[in-house]
Amino acid sequence: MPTIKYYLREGLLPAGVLTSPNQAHYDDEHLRRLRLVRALVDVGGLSIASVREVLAAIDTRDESLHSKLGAVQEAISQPSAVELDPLAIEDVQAFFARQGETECVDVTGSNVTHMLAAALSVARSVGHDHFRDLLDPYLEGLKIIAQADVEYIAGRGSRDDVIEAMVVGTLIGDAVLKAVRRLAHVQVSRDVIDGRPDSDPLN
Amino acid sequence: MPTIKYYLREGLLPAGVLTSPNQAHYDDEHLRRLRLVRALVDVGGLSIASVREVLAAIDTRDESLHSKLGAVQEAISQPSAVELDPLAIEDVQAFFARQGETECVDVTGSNVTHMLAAALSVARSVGHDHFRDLLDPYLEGLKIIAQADVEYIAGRGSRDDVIEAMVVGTLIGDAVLKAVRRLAHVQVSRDVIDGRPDSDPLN
DNA sequence: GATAGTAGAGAGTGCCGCTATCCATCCAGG
DNA sequence: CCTGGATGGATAGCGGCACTCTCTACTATC
Repeated sequence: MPTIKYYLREGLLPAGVLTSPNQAHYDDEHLRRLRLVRALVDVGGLSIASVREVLAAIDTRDESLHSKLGAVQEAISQPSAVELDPLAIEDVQAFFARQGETECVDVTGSNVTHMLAAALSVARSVGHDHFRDLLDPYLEGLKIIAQADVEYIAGRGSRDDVIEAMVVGTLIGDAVLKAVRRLAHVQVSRDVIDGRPDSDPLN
Repeated sequence: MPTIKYYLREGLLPAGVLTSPNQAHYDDEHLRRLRLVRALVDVGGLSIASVREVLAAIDTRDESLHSKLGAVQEAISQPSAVELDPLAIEDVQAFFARQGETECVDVTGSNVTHMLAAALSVARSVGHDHFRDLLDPYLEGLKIIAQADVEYIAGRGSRDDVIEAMVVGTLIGDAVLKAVRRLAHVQVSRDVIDGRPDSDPLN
């Protein structure tokens, strides 16, 4: 309960309707918002500041859903202090060019692209210069996943539901992806082992 | 530089070879290890304690690569304090049964499955009871990704390289996946928009 | 009227990831 | 041989963050 008061103070939850100077009323919308905040913190691992950004993006009324999704993604991708390797930046730009994305040439202009460049920079720093080769197969698999995401979101009714489904699908989805990826690794590596038991590179 | 001393104290880096009581020698292996630690912290967002677990898994000599990968995945999936929804646990068990994974019936026995159940529990708590329907398409996409991962790892030479590629591929891969997923969303939602411009659910 | 409960706000707490200080020692330059 | 700067090792301190505690003013209830 003190945590709720803290969230109220931090502006993560709207103030209740004051029925008297020391009595406020909270409705279902407050509870829903509280659960969303807990979801972002517990599963998404977001900081309070990031949660505030996400909520601000949700509550902005005059934006398309597309830009809302972008804002959410920006908020959940806090930039790290990694210095970017110019070669990694080139890798990202080449990847975008390959995918026909011309608008994202400025890698540092977005937290998401910055995060991608940072990840590839760190990969290079530990000697994995060719990690970029994984970008295309990753995108291929993620297209299937994104297809499911879009269908899931489109199945929502009201606009508010769509927005929340977007946030949930993005953030909880990331956590689910991490976990399911483990299962996929197990399955694929088992297939590889079954396929060529004598030249097993994984055991 | 003080940070390195701190890591030494925390046991994340092995002590250098003392050439004299106050002079230690550090070789390339130390530098490599340091960069790995920074990679885990900066990109993976791991805590120092988790990094210690990952390194312990790497340094354990008498395990198969398969169990090493499992140990790494366990270390990077720190369990949250979310209480699990029994229905979400059932969802996870049904998913595993569907995929022929019989060994993971104990959901709380592994950080990874616990994380998956926690994510689905939180999804349920915000009203997304059918988020579990995404598990199968997620796995389908992740199999493609895991295929690329395994090929990438198998292309490594020495056993140490394979181990490090596993860690890098898992942890940096998660970060890359998060970023690339955004691009996939953009592409897929644009395809949807192009396909049926009048019933656009995303704008 | 006594009691219990609430809103609101400020201060305090505990943990975590460093960072700064201290001292004994050692090595290099003169 | 002497001195200044650097190093290893250990201890203590700091700053940020996510709460949590406490205090006051007030009111609704018994």
